[in-house]
Amino acid sequence: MPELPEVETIVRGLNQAIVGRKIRSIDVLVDKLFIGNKNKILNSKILGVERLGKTILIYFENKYLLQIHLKMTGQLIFLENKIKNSKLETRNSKQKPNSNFKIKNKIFRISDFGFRISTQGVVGGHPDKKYNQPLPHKYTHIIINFTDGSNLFYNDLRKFGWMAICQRQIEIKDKILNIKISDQNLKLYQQIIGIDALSNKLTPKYLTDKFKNRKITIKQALLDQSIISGIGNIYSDEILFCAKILPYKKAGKLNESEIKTIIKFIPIILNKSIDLGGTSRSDYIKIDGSRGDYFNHAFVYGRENKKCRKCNTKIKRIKIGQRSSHFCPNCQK
DNA sequence: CGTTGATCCTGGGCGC
DNA sequence: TGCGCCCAGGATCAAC
Repeated sequence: MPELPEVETIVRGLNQAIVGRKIRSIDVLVDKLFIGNKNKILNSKILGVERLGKTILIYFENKYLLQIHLKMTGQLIFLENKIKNSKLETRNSKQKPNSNFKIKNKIFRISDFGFRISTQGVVGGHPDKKYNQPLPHKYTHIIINFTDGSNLFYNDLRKFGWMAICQRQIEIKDKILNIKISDQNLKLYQQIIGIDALSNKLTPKYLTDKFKNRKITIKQALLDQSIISGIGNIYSDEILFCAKILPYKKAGKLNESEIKTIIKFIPIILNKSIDLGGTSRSDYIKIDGSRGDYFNHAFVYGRENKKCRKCNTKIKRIKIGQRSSHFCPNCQK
């Protein structure tokens, strides 16, 4: 679901919300989504939260870290201890603190969470019915319980996302991240991650080199996280629109000027979206439940058959690889 | 090695 | 309120 601006928005929210806290316990309701030994990070102070491409890294004082990838439909929702918030308490007053409820065969007591938390109590909640219900709910797969009674809920409709406990001594070179997952007999878990889309190391020379002789389209190249990390389906369309380049043009055939233009617009588009809190279309919301506003400003993404904001031509949508690609057939060459 | 397509999941929406 | 199909902010993995 989230691309760099959405992940960055979440990371900023987490830095506000969870730094300095300690985790008391973690409820893993769907085993396959949690890799490693969760006990490693219990009762250790959270030092900070970072982003690498679309991956979230939560650092702990004891040298371990929690890596999170939200994939398509992952959500992180942070909620303070409800006891402190009388409005939420009142809103859910129908539920008695001692009553039980069941999520995926696991029994919880209302009192485990003070009261069950309604997302309606959080900045308007989610417009989609399936999410607009008390937490934890059907799509909650992991619950992180902090020592002070606050909770971080991981929801994921499609269950593509994951969390992993990692050792701290990760070597972060320019583009390669070697992570040892402590739990699986130090099995080497290697992720190849390209230069971050907002890094100043992203230069025309680097891209020219990466695109050389490649037969894939520029759309696919922008989606390749081993070249640039952080760009996904929305922003690749938006960047190519601004750069006036057709998405199906071969990456290897771009000239120097086109590559420079792409590099120029990457931070412009991504930072604009970060300023707007990202793109909330169906699933993504911020950690307080509120929505990002970039979609209302999109040039082409999700605007098939609508008029181009610059020339009024109908926006087209085609398939490239297995992804939808939106573009203006007049503006983009 | 580079490229393509199937695959992990669940739900919404559309046509019939 | 059925069935079949396509669609969805992602990214592996097998097969050519």
